Amino acid sequence: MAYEFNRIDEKWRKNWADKKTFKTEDNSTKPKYYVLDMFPYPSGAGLHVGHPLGYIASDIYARYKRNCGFNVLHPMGYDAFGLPAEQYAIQTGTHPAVTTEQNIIRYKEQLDKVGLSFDWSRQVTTSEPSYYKWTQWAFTKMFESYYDKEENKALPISKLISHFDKKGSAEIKTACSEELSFTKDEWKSFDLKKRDQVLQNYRMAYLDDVPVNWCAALGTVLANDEVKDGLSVRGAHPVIQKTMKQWCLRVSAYAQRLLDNMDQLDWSESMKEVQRNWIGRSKGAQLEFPVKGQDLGLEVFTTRADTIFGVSFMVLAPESDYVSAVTTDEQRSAVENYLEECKKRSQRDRMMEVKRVSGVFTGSYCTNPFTKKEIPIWIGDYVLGGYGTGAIMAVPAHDSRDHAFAKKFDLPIIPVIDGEASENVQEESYDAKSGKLINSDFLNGLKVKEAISKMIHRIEESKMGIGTINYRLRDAIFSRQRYWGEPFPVYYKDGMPHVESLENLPVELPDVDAYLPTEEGAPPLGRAKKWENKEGHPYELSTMPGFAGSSAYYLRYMDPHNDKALVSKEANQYWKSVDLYVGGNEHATGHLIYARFWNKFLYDLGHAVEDEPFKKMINQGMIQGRSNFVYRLKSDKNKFVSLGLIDQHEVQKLHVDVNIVDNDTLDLKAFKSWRPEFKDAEFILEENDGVSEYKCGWAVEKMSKSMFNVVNPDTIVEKYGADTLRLYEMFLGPLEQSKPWNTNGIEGVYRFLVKYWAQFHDGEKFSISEEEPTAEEFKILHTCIKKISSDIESFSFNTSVSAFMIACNELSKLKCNKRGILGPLTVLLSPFAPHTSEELWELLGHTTSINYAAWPNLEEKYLVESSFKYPVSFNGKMRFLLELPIDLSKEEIEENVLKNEETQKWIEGKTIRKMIVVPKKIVNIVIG
RNA sequence: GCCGCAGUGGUGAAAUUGGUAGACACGCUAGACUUAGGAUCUAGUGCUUUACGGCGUGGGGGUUCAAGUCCCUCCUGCGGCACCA
Repeated sequence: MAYEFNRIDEKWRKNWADKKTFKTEDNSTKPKYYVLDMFPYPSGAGLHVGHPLGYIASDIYARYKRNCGFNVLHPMGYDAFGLPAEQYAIQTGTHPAVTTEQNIIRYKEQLDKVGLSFDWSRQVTTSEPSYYKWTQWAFTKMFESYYDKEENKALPISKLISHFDKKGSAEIKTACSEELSFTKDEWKSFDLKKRDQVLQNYRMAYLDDVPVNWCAALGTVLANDEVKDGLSVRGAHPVIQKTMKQWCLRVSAYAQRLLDNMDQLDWSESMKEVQRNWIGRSKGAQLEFPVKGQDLGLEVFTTRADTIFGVSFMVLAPESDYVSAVTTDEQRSAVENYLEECKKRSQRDRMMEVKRVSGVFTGSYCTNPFTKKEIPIWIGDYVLGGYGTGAIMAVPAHDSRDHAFAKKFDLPIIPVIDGEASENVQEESYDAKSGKLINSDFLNGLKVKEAISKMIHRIEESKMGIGTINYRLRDAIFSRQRYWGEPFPVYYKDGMPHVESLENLPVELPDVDAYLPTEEGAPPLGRAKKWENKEGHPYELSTMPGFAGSSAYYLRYMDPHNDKALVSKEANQYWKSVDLYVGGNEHATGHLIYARFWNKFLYDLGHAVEDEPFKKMINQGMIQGRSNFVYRLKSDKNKFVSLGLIDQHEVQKLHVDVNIVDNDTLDLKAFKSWRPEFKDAEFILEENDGVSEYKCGWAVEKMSKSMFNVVNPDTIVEKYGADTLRLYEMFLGPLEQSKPWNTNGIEGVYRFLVKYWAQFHDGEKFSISEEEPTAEEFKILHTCIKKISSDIESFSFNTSVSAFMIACNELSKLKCNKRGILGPLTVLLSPFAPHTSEELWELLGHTTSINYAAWPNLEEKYLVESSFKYPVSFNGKMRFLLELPIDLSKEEIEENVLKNEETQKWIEGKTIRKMIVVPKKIVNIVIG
């Protein structure tokens, strides 16, 4: 009598592949449901047990939805362009396509072993020309579009050009790099080159000189979300600021829509919050401070218009355009020195020494338009060039950064707000937005918020400036100086960029002799022979970044083999958008912003039917590794001390492969053969209950090859079967929570499955009773179905596994092996495991039902037939407050409750499911 | 600094609307069957107390007949943003 999971897994894996069980049809009268996993980057390390966590959850959900009568789209693919394959190519000379291909094969094998119900016929791979054709196509559309702020959507650039022909730049409201002003005659007089420059200012995909994050070690620029604390996210190499000509996407045009539409999204609050932070909307005013003795005004942005009477100096960013205009001759050399110094400090240095205050006086003054007082203009590197206008009005009394600057350079601090802790503004700034205005003329006595709106109103009235909104979100830099990415469908003619038309797409990635920059420092594509289009015009040398291919892949799954369009209207109309998106929350500021942007752009142009791509999202937590350590004597490199004894020695901690450690006990023999340098290792063991053993230390760390803590799903599947892995991963805890991988409980799940299997087998023989289940048995079943259904709907997979176990254990106690129970029970979670229902279906003559248990069918066959006559709902609770003698026993109270008139009125004709009697005579009755 | 989330046995964790806290599982203890047990089964297992009982959801306070759950406050941990004006 054995539970042969290997045989069962294999049989069904084959069956599903042969019969294409999970192939999804587009034309169905059933309602659609689209369940999507974030597709993986196929890395050389293969899948670890953390990957399947989300896949298993989405798979259970997809199966559940299918069984509820939905036509479910549940595809999988690969985000195949990326740095690791290219780094590997640089080292070994192997073409990244080759390694990627190998990795994909391995990933597919591993995914199959977990028994996931993907429709593999729809697989997309971002590095395949048939796929990146559409990534390139979208780019060409962006190149040929601009963002109209009036209509609040992207429009074809031809529209803008005809506007320029008629009216020049007058009356246009667009998202642009800078506000330009020209007449129609001027426009007509522009030569092609000039026109091109003008248009770049408006295109959704444009070429511009921009400050970029340059990573010398990787030889490429990086997007803001690819940099953390001044280091590259991949590889942790230093990143510096540098100005380069790059392709950019005008993501900022969509800032407000990205923010607004968030309210409709069923995403976790924290996820939305991260996006809100990233977009960083701040409302305020932009106004001009006239520069003394010049016909020039300093434009500043402030969210604290109320504090204008407290402005005591101005600060410009070192890279500000104003700098040269306001620097006086006396100050010129000091300013130049300072600018030089700023350039040397990298982004990272600036971040490391946040507290360091530096700056220089320009020599000029401007006039505060309200106080009419003269205030000095300074330069300071705490003001950022890229945000707002690159210039600020400093209010040291109520802004801690301005305060620090004022202290350092001994500038006046003028309090204008009287708040709770504002007495001490000379020593410490009072930043809070509460209190009342003082020293502020017409604002005196107003609360801060009132003062802000009154001031903005006044500024607009007097035409000094306007109320405006700034976003932290910047345009995405879209060029990478790398090989393994989508080539741009861009060629240069007379030095001007043009995009290829659809019939010339895809522009295929050329072969190169090495994956490094050229000797002249051009990107690797510079090495390609004949890297030019049909007319002999040279192609763009950089490639697209990682997020390009992942920005519209969910649309492609709807219609993956279409070579006329990214997705056909019909397919898109049917599948619309993703109903459930499952993936890690680390993509909050990258992929999920870009994909939303990309989708909105396609929506504006009518290429996508829905504005938002991902309706609902669930973020599975990370599964961390549990690393093990051995302790080597510092004095003797061959001796290892058990954890309990390390206090007595000088030791060095070393990672040890978790696969040769069981329950923190080291397998000594395996350790010696693990690595050649340990073959003669000696051990100082500790004594535990009469057993001498080597205990290892442990720590929770990220799962990674270098820490030897990677657990592979395959090994679990081989040892326990796919069902155990799946149930166990779900049982581990709440899906959204990060948790360390530990196998301590896996035996419990395995034991459960063995027991469950045995319940329906007599020895080797499948054994099932045709008897009608009893009321009690049905009650167990229906309670379980109810609980599991609602748990799956709310993504509480851990409790749903528990409910499953409870039901099975209860039925097993009743020795129930009736067929009326088995079918539904198997279906509930039925991960990989038709192991019992398989034979069940054969016995019942349902062998054609490969998707072995459609929920509605079961409902008809088993549930409706036997009917829900046993209450499963726990709703309808009532509360009573009764006055009863104090010393009654529980039974007596219950009796009194039932006799009570009020109570009787309520429970008349209903079944009492549960009665709770607690001290002080409060009863809680649950009726069915 | 700002924002978000969390804190429950030895462990992973349950607990619809406030209603018997600790389901389920691991571990542990005892017993059964066993040559053996790292197999299987049975019973027990929050802390404390010989017992009756008392105490228990990070600390303190509050609302309530009733608080893990609601309110105030403090502490700790995790995540995000960060010279963004």
